[in-house]
Amino acid sequence: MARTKEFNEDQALDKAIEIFWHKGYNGTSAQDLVNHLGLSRSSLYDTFGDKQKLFVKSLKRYQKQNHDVLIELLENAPNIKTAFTEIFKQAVIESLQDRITKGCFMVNSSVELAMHDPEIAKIVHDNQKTVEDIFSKAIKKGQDLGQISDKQEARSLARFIFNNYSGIRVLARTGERDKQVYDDILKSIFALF
Amino acid sequence: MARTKEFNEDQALDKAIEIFWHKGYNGTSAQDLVNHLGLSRSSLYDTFGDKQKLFVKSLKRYQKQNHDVLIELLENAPNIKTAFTEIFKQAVIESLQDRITKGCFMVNSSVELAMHDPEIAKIVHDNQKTVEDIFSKAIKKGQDLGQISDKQEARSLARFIFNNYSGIRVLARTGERDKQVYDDILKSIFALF
DNA sequence: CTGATTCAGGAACGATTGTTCCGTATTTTT
DNA sequence: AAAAATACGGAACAATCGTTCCTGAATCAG
Repeated sequence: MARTKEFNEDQALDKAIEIFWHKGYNGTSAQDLVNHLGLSRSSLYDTFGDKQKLFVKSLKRYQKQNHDVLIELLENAPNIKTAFTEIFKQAVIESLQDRITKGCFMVNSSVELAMHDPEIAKIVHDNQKTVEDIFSKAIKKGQDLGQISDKQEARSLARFIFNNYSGIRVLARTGERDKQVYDDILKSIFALF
Repeated sequence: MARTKEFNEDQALDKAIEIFWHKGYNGTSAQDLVNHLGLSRSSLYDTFGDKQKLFVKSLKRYQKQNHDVLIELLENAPNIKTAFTEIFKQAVIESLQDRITKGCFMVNSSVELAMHDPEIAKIVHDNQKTVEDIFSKAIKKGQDLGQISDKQEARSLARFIFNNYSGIRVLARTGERDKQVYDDILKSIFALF
């Protein structure tokens, strides 16, 4: 019927994730989006509706990407405890090498928007529930295999792990570059495991 | 020389803390400040300079208030471990009863601004260092008194505690109202202690 | 090729942003 | 009492905000 889109919608979304992740929702202007996504205002609004809708779509995409990675890592791991340490080590590496410290897009959005935007609040809560379930399932398996201490309930441990993951991402967002600080935290976390 | 101020500057700052804490920096408009502080635009700008200066002053005041509470609680405590559990229990109580979930003003500001405003970044870093020192000193004392396990170094534990404190405040900010979630996390934290 | 359709670019919108300025009221010092 | 100084309230500022709309180019079906 008509001409085809000159841009890939998913690629544009990934660009949107980048800029929202870096600058936050309120800190990102429509002009920032135009510049960073490399498409015109009209295309942007025609395709995604408005800024809030674009943000929601970006956050959901980010969420899915992260869940897939977590599931992949934990389900195929021969040793669950090792897999968890790898997940954290990876987060530390990212935190240290990130020239522009972005932290975690989900954590950032929780803090900035969850209490002011019900739709974001729902995403954040879904995320907590889902990650908690992924962790919990893996920990249970690890406990059955004798790889993880079963002194603590699996769900309790899962929530604890999630909490420390949030904390580390906040630390990264503050620009902490001292590896020793992260390692100290990890040492304590896995002493319990 | 001239007429006296009709408002108390510290009281105004406390009001500023409230609104910035609730809405964040970018989310709070000049009009919000006028409404909430209850003083005119001119008085506001004459007294505090501009929005950023007011924010910095608010955050510094909040920081000092919190440090004072921590020091007070930890230095006079007969049992250090008990004191830490009380600090966390208090944070949980605040998180649960806060009708408008504000989280922690320092954590919120870290996430929103630390990487975009060097002055805020400095405050956030000072805060980390100071709280870490307060915690570390208390833990060392607790270890000497045999109240806290000395399997882990004091500073390492301090960083771990700080990390979990951040995490819990993020959780509060998301609006989590299930006490069990917080209790699960606390149970794991103090299993290590 | 023609006509229908949808694209991209950018001008333009009203609303809101943070900030400044001015006139008036009020208080203290001389 | 007069004068100097400052707080106050609100109008007004330019800039930027998110969003809409208009124009012309591009691409498809017939």
